[in-house]
Amino acid sequence: MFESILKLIEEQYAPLSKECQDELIQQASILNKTKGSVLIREGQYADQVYYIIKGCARAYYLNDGRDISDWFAFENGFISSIVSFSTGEPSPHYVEVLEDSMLLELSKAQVENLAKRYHDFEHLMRVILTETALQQRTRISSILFQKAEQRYEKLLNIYPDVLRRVPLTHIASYLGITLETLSRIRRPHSAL
Amino acid sequence: MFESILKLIEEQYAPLSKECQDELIQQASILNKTKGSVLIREGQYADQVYYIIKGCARAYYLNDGRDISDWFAFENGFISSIVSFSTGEPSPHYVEVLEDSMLLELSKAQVENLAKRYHDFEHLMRVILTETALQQRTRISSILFQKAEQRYEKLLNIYPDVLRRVPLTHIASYLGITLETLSRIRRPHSAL
DNA sequence: AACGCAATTTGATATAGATCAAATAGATTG
DNA sequence: CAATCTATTTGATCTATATCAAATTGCGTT
Repeated sequence: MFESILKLIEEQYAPLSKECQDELIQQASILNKTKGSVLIREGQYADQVYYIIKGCARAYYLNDGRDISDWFAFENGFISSIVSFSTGEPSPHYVEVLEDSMLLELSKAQVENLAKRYHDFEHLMRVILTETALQQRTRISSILFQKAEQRYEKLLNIYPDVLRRVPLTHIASYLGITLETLSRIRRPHSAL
Repeated sequence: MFESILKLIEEQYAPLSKECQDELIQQASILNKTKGSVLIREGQYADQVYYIIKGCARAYYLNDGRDISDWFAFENGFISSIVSFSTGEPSPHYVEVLEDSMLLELSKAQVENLAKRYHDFEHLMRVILTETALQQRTRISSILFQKAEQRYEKLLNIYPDVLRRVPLTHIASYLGITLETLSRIRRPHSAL
């Protein structure tokens, strides 16, 4: 089981030496969480990062009392409160599991320890952050220049099963539109 | 001179071992560029990253023919075509110098070579990317939820001298608003 | 299958900021 | 210092999407 996880990580991100793999396995906890479980709450010093073995999760924050999804993670993806994890500040995010899920959990101390001791783990971190930065760039220009409908369609291309796994409200707030607008977008899809 | 640069990098980002410092100095080129010089053009395989010793630069792309600023870098900051540098794809960005500037240039090959040979350089890369990701996160929620005026004021807080160094058009496109809107925002600033 | 709650859709109206066009102010140059 | 060019401001109008409110659909429970 660990083998297959490590293989997926290697394929998607970067390879790890045998020793590093062993230590990673030894350090990480495996969590099983039921749909709706909250992994991180706003205000917490949230120094965990999660790797999704099975299931999915989202990070969200409250803006003016409204629930705004900021990040989704599916199988073979990572999720954390990036702010709290990186800076040690209290988390502006909640992180919750959207399906019954199986996760790997590492604390910041464990991550930093692995990164310090294993050059290839440090590299893995860099690769993950590079991907994050690239994805955010795309999201910025998408929000600035694409219409709600184009953003929605693009999301469906990238995550074809997102509709089956994530409620529309969360998709809407991630896209930066209201639920009502998303609803209006979806209807005329097949019109004509 | 190199000492002071390395000290600044260490203070802002992460320390480097003596050997790594030596090699970095040996590998990097020092460029002097006059205001308006283009470092990277759209479509190029742009595998350079620049550290700003003195001056400033911006990365921008064309959206529907319009010049959109995507990133500014000032003294002690880094700039590249993050997409091309990270993925090897042709650059969607131009990178240009906004003032007469002195820069350190490293190619991707040099960066990867240093990162491979020096654990602490790999760590430095991670730190830079973490900062980038955090900054982009802030920008996303800023674009989604703050009014043009709030975004403008926030930018002035972070870069108090940005107005003296960067033309308003570029500030406007970075904020995701038109030049006209920026102009309207600026005027009533002192109006009771 | 009817009940109750949550998710989604529909409708009417309001608004920040875009767009296009023109005027003005500031710089730069011969 | 007039001439030209560029940056900025001002004005009038338009539009995508928000907001608020209400109707409807879908679903999990008994």
